[in-house]
Amino acid sequence: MTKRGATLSTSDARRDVVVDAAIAVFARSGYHSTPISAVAARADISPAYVFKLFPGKVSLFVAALDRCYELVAHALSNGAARAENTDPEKILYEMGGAYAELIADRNLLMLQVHAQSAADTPEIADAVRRGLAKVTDLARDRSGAPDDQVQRFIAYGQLCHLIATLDLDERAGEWAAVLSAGIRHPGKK
Amino acid sequence: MTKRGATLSTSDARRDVVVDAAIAVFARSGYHSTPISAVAARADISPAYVFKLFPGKVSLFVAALDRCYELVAHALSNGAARAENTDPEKILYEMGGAYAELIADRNLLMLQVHAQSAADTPEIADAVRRGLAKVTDLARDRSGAPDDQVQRFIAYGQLCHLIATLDLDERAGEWAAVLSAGIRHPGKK
DNA sequence: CCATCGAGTGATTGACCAGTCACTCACATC
DNA sequence: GATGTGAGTGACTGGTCAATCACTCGATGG
Repeated sequence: MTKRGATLSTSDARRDVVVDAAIAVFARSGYHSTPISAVAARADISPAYVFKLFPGKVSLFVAALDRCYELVAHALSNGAARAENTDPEKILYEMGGAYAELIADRNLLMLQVHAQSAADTPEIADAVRRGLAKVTDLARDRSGAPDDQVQRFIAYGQLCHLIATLDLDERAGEWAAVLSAGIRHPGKK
Repeated sequence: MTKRGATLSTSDARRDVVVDAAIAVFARSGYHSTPISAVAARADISPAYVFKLFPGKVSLFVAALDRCYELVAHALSNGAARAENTDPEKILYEMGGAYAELIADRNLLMLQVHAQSAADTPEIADAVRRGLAKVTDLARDRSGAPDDQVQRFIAYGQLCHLIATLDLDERAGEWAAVLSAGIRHPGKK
């Protein structure tokens, strides 16, 4: 039964809302331990209707992931545009800064971590490769940097994910400082 | 009922066997989507007995993770010993080579990836930090390299995990080559 | 030969969850 | 004001899984 007094919307608009909810919820608890009902609750929707909007759990996760990489690519593009000169190193630096800003709320970052772990599901692995290809190509083409610098850029991105996942930047200890040094991580949440 | 003709072993020996099984099985399907029964089957044990050996699923996973980092630390140590001279860069290089050999079967690598994703469980996050601390300290102390080189060492380790998870080294495409270039990844399986 | 203790299991329980289906309700148009 | 269509839901199902418990069996020592 439709909630009394609720105004109906189009299913396309609803789909967008659900994808946003999915990003937030999957980011917190990962793919396998997040029930569809949690996404539904966040989107203020019944669990059953989620299955009307998406054919299954996997495709919802993939939709969230696609949106995630789209946002990342957009941020990197903005970062590149922000650099004044054409020094590749400088452009990559600006891209890194833009990325750090984007993932300030950690949702997009954690979603990528969870996706990597769930990559034994082929659709998810494909989505990650698709996203990573987009990001890598973007970093290379817009910066004009040589391949090894682009590789380094991605590697330090991965390190950044590790630091954020484990909250290393808020933790005491020589070793944690070694890993976090100079990484432009955002303040938590 | 105990299997007819089976010789009993001590529970400590069994625990070791179960941890080995746990590494293999958790590495394939991750923490949340691996049932205890799968570990039990691999160890040729009843699911019920696993709970006699470990208080719960989490502590079994943590035991597997502890063992994983122990093996990694051991390999790195061997690698460091293998270097003839005392050039820090060269020592780190040997350590990387030793690591690449160790994770040839991908189990220890994937276990780390899954652990990072399951780090919202505090006991698991603690285990990962413990292991990473051990590895970082070892890399720094044994190589004598400056902090930024140690940081780079770990960052490229993370990149290596990403490449292996997504099978990038077997995939066509400019971008995949950019990320995989020069990484000493093992042959699959 | 009997008692004891640790190894190991079968059967069960209680919770949770992906996915389905028949249904109701709001809205637009004629 | 009848009617068709798409938004949205409640109730259910079949399956899975962590955890528990009462039990059996084998070995060891007196």
